[in-house]
Amino acid sequence: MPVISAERLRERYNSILDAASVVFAESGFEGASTAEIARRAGVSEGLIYRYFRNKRDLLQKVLELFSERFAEDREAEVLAAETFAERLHIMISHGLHSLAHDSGLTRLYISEVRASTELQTDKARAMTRRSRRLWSQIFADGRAAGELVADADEALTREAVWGAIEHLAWMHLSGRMRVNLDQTAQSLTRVFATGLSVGRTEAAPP
Amino acid sequence: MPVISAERLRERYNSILDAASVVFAESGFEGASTAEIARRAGVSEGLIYRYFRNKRDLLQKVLELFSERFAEDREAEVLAAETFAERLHIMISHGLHSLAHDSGLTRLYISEVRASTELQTDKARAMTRRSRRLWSQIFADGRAAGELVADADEALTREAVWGAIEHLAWMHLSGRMRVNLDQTAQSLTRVFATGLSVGRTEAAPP
Amino acid sequence: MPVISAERLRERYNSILDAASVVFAESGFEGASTAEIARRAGVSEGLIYRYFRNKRDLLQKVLELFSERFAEDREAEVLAAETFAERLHIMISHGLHSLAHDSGLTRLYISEVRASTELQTDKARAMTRRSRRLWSQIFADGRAAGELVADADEALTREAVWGAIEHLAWMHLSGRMRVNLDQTAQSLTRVFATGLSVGRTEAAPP
Amino acid sequence: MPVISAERLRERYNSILDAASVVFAESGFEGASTAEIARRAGVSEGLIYRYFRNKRDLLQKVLELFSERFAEDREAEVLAAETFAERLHIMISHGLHSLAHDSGLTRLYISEVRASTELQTDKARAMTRRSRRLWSQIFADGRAAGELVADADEALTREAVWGAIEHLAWMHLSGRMRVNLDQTAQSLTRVFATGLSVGRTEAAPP
DNA sequence: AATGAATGAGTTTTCATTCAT
DNA sequence: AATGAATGAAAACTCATTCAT
Repeated sequence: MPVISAERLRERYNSILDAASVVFAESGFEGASTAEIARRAGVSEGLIYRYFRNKRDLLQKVLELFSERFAEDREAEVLAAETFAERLHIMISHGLHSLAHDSGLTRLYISEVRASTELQTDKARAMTRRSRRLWSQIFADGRAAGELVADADEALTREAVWGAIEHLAWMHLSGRMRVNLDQTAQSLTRVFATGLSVGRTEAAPP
Repeated sequence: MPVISAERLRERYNSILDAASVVFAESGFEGASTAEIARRAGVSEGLIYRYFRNKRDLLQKVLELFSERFAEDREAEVLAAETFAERLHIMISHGLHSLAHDSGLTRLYISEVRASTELQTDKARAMTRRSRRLWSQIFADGRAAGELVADADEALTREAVWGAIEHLAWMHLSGRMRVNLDQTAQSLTRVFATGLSVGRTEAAPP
Repeated sequence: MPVISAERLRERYNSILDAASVVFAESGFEGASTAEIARRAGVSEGLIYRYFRNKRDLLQKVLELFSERFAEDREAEVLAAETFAERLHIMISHGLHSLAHDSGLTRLYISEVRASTELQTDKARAMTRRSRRLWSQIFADGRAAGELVADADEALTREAVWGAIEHLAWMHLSGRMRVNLDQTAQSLTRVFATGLSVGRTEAAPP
Repeated sequence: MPVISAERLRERYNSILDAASVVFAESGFEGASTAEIARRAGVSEGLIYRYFRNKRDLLQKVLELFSERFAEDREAEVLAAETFAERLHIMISHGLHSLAHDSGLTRLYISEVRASTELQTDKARAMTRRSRRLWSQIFADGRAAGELVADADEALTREAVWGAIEHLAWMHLSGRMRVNLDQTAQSLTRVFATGLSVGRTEAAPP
């Protein structure tokens, strides 16, 4: 028999999480203070520690949320497309737009997640697994349709594409390069799709 | 009549720089403490401030050294190669090996340099310019030789390649993916080289 | 529902302020350490910074309190007196006693407030203005009553009297001179009152 | 048999003392750094400690020099004057001008000497004694000439005059009051001289 | 005699976390 | 359940002083 309703509990939790998202995005992990997060969430500093183990745990949850939002809906759209190139285009375009959309959290993600392995939570790992499964599907279908060369490397492609997207989004966000997202997605797709489909194909046609 | 020899002075400087490299690499900039750096360098904390203006300056010098080591010698080797694909291969291979070689500093570089623009010193900017010039040369020669499609985008390629390399190196270092560096360099080169050369070519042959 | 009562809050504030008064008085601003102040106040060092913005703010508050105590009640008493000499006597006597009463703070006031202009807060300036207005009143009335010579200089008198008081109080406090405060006030008053009233008078009587 | 000539020794000593004067005057005692003093004196930091026990000793010597310069020559001039009023005028005028002349050291003197008793060196005490003797002479002669009232208090006058001068000089230097030094000296002299001479005189005339 | 590299104690200030209320 | 006052352990940086050269 909880003293406050589950509803209210959820609300509190979310308001802290949201406030933390904003503050972390603005100031980074070290730069953010729990006092500021509490202020923005409209709760006391002490309450944060009833909902989250500590500041680092709060960061983890913020990043998990970010990852989730990132992955959302992508699958259905990807699988609806027919050719390998189209699917790749959706993956790239989606990635670029998602990262570019939430600059603060992308920066946070880049500087914090990469830097430490502690942030690899179960949930984060589950997200990764799901993403990999999607890539596997895309590759399997591509191979079956004869759209890929024999030595197309799934893991390499997956990570290379992600690295390219991430870096380009970062260049865009940091203002160091003017990036037209749609055009960039198209060009990048063309390069990878062509690069992966031209040459010795998987199953030699008779 | 100097109190200690220039030799010994240089030694001290380097021992602090080396210790900082290690500690920064381990804990990141914010996470590293000057006390720890001093301890590892075997000097007093105060001495750090005789050789470096402040902690940030120390970071800067560490990263400059890293960048310098990275850029070293690449040019001559690249320009000695003849085809676009060969040159691209050198760029990629060199990048992968360099980053993979110094795990801690690569992480530091990724999380710190990207995150802030203050670290863009003159020296760093000069390095970037030089690198871009090399890429321009590679593209110009490739175009002249008809090795590139009409719409091959230099900036996009440059950053996409770098992003891919960086991320792959990172996956390798963090142990999250087993990466054979040489093979990866070859595969990645093949994808990009093919992707950039197949399709409408620059100058249509008669 | 406040965590501690307003009473207790006030108490803490005052205990820090009091401790600071003592420590500043003993060692001056630079010589005082926040650690020592915290120790004497029986609180943690961090708590000081919840009640005061920083060390300098603490000094300011200490000096404001001192100034306030100094100015208190003087006006009514002064204006109740009738002759210029009587009023001057009250000003001098009050000043000497006030300064002599709180040795440490007088020293602090002399060495810190005088030395810097940053300590001239709004409150301090208001106090100065009020004091000057009182002097103006005393002079205006004295002139009207024909008690002052034509060239009696208000600003000069005000500052000379203050300088004399301050220095005498200081000699007394530092033990370098044995000063009977009441007798000194009388003598000083006599010198100034006579000096300002004898000679060409303001309005020549018929 | 000294390794360097006494001449050179003296020179070094003075150059350090002069540099310290300037730096202390500019930045106060705590604000001044021995490094800066050494730099300005054109010597190494270590050398300071061969000529002076420590930083505080250096301050002491600087202030002694200041006091000496202050007292210099005054006596002859004072004793050459004939009346009490003239002599008082010289004391006041000399004091005002001297203090106003060297703003930095005056500020240093005010904030440091008053604040601590450690700075009362033998030399400083000797200077005080000499000054007091001069005042005694002035008073004795004034009394003998019937220029002073019976209860004219020597110590009180001496300190009151000094306090007034010091404060006025300070108001002048700090820019908080526009002070015409000559005119101020005259007015102040008139007030004190009149105040001390009018009333019951020492020896009642028949 | 002179140097200046090196020290290390000391400074103010911040802030995640705890716990009495 | 919620508060926010209180803590105390850091942190980066400074500088008078020493001492090997």
